[in-house]
Amino acid sequence: MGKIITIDEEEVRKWNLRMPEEMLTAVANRFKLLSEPMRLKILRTLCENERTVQEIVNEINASQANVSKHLALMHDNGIVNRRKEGLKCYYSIADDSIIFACYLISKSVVENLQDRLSWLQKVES
Amino acid sequence: MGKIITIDEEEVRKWNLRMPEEMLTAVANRFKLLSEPMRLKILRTLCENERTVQEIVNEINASQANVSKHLALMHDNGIVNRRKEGLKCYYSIADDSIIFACYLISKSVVENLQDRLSWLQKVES
DNA sequence: GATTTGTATGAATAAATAACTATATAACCA
DNA sequence: TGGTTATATAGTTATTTATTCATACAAATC
Repeated sequence: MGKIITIDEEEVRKWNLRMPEEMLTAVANRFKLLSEPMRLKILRTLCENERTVQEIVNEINASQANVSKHLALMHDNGIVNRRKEGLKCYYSIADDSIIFACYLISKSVVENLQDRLSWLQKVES
Repeated sequence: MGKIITIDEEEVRKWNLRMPEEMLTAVANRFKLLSEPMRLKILRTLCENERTVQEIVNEINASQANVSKHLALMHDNGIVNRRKEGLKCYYSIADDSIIFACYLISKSVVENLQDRLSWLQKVES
């Protein structure tokens, strides 16, 4: 049973307008974490289930050092959890809001593309 | 009357897992736009209403050149609209999903802080 | 203890970019 | 035409950071 989140446009507008300076930089930092394709790739693998570093490395075709660094960064910023079990280290998503944000943004990217496409088709016909 | 958006967790998970490579980089680029405090500051002023460049400059205490560049970048990427009227140039938010994303992320940042605070209080007592 | 395996980290490099200064463009007005 | 105002844009600098290579650490196994 998936949790369902509802967002009210009015509330959003008011909330954003009142956002203090320090909060803005904190939010910007969060977005910066999500602004790297490699990190999104990593997070995508974690969407399904927790993963070890090696599993991620195998799935996304990147170097172990790089994946490890990205994971460390995300862990330091509290968006992934770390669980050690012997030699292996399992990472998982700690903050679902990040997944929602990815969803929202990707939806809007798709819409944007569709708009441009339909505009193109109008022009061509 | 504010539009209300609903998000189903299951759908989000599936959507993200299926996201193709190019979409990931597109989404990352969007997030990069939101990863600069100055741009969030600018977007916050636009939350209320459309604004001219000068109005924004006055509100957020930044140089005209810098604000103009940020606006140009955001316009090129389709997240703000531009409307010229004589000498003045009015900008407005073109993509509401960005505002929603800011809201989601800032909420989670607050929660995160609250968690750490309550943890601190437990440790101290 | 030595070796192997999984993960983290330090140093170096290359690329991206935010901000600044100065200047250009473009619309309006006298 | 000349001048003023609003905005945009080059060129430059300084900073950040993703990646790679090499190595360190740490837990398990022999």
